[in-house]
Amino acid sequence: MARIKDVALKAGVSVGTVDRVIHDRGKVAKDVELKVKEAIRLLNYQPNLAARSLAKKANHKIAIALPDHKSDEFWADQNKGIHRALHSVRNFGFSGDILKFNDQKKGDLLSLRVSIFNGDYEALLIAPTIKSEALEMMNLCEEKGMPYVQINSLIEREEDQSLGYVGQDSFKAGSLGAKLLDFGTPKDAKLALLHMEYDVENSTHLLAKEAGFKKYWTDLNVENKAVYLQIADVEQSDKLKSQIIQLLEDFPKLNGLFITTSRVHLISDVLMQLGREDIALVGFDLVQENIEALKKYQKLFLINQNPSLQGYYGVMRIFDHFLKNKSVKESKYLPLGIVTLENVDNYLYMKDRDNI
Amino acid sequence: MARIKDVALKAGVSVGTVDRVIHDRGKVAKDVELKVKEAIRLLNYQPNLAARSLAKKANHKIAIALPDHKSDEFWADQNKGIHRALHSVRNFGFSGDILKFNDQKKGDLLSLRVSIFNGDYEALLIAPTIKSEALEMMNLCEEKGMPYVQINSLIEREEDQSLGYVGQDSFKAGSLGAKLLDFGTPKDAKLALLHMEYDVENSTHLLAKEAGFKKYWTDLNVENKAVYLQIADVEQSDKLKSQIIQLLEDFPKLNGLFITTSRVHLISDVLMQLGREDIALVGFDLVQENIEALKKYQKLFLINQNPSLQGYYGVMRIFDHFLKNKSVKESKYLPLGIVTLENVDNYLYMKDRDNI
DNA sequence: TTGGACTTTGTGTGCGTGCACACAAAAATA
DNA sequence: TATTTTTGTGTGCACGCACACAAAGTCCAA
Repeated sequence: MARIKDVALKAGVSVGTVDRVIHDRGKVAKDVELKVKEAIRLLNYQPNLAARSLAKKANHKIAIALPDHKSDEFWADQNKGIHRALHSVRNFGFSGDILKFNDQKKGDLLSLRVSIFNGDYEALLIAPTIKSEALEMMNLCEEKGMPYVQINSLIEREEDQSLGYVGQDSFKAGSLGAKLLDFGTPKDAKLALLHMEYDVENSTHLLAKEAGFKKYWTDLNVENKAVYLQIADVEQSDKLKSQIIQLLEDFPKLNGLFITTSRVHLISDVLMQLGREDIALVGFDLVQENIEALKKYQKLFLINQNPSLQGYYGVMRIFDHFLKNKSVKESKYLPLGIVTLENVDNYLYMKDRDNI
Repeated sequence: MARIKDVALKAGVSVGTVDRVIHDRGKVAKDVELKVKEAIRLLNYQPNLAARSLAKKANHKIAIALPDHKSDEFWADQNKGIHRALHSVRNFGFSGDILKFNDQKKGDLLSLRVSIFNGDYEALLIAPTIKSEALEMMNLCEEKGMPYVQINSLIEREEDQSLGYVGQDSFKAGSLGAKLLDFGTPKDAKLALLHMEYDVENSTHLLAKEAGFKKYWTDLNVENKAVYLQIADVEQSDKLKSQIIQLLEDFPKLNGLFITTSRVHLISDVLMQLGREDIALVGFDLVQENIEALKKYQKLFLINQNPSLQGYYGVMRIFDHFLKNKSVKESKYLPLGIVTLENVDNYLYMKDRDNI
């Protein structure tokens, strides 16, 4: 492994000069610079990250803005991934603080701006679930020259400081749900898509899932395959039940349900009560209730959005930016895992483990 | 972050003594040792891996025994994962050589013993596809005190030097295939399981998959659901075609096929020729031909065994063993990904990327 | 009381890099 | 020509740790 010293020897200069070339600090004669770069190429010099992180005593602090509730377990998993990542870059002089906000409460994300821009932090990892507030936050980052990574939901914008997006592709998740239900129901079956959430309009996720779901059928030139519903009062089980009964009455051929949130377990419970376990179900996220549902309801598939990896890779992008001087701007869409009783164990195992 | 120096100060000893306690080098008075350990606990001292790897100039060399053909692309992916891992531990004084063997040729794995035990290598990463020879190799490791990790296929044994197994759970993969076909076919449909491989007897994978497949049905108390076949001459397409035609004639209600290898694309081709795209297919591995097949054949699902992660985590176990002094013995079963046209892109993306 | 053998403890050096600083040479200005 | 400014280059230290080696302490027999 070539070291700076070797490069210096080969180029006939001192290590200080090589250092200046590597870090583009200027103050190097043009011809010398070329010589050094040639030596670097010839020796295939790669900086030793261990030595680099040891030498720069800098402690990069990262601010992480994460919702504190919603489907709690989902964000808990994000948390885990973030902590795992922070742990593994700890020795390289990185640390981070998770700043929680209530994404059902207007202005709560924005109120974090004071803490985030108080001068301690050098980068921001943000889950921009509230579009308008997140936008303003990112604008502030641009102003102050603070790099940021978006996780979990993507607000498209091309700016200098952006380090891209890490998360799921909700549109494809919708198509995937359609495919599964198509596969698991008779050709002439009717389907339904249910948004089980209060505020669908402001949830870009859910709308993208619906769009992807629709796209699947238009691509196949199938019309009127599904009905689209929103169910708001998810906590009131009797109300939910009567809505489902109504739905089944209205559409006798209904044989598959796509639930765009993690509440699919509520539906599987109702269907079991009604003795309608012939209906295929597809929902999202490996939350505890859904895992229980997998054990009880045969025709259930969950789509895993990999929350813990989102957090993990999000932090890693910031690490790469600062320590490897490698800045990625493109989106990273994590694999949409299809999970059912037979493979859920492996997913749960991975959720809780280190990278070994 | 507490350093050795801080621990030494707190315990009222020198850094040398702390070092001896940390590495259990002996030559420390009992009461002093306890004092130091208490200080470590109080300060929550964690060694700085960057500094550690810099200080020990040791270059740990890893031997990696990998088959050179079989479904080539499968091992190519393993290769990628191994290289990615080696790259990321490069700066910590780790390097490795991939030693290929022909697992269709008796004695070829064993012939690697000379290179592997020539004294250069400190650990072995092995894909024990040939049971008897791999066993002997691992016995040699035990004798010489060389730690080893098994990937891709597991030969159960409890020994000192073992650092466990990283790979798929073939039994569960079989159950998963059954579940998918159950979901995608009518209740009274007949299924078939096809081994498309010459030497099924010696392929522990395939047998485990078959067992898992069967288990699914016995758990549901369903009898005679499937027929079990081996197709040897997979390269002769006309012969294959006639076998499929025969199969469809023998079992008119046949509506789903489970192929235990990566050759499912051959079957989808035949079925398209026969105009029988109503038949559900489940096969293995994201090899190029299968990915093409996904685009053409609607009712096809692939089970991904994560070859590149197997290699990656395999190397990481060795890294953790030497640098973190953390030795894991338990098996790590990677998630069995269900892949179809709608989510294949994400899987392919991950296959080729770094961890950012 | 001294010397030797052994045990326990402390000190110093180097790993590869980043960065501050010293210094020399060249260029600009007085 | 003398002085200042700019540009280019080299040197030395620190980062936290492992490890070799030196030093100090302990014990006991002569």
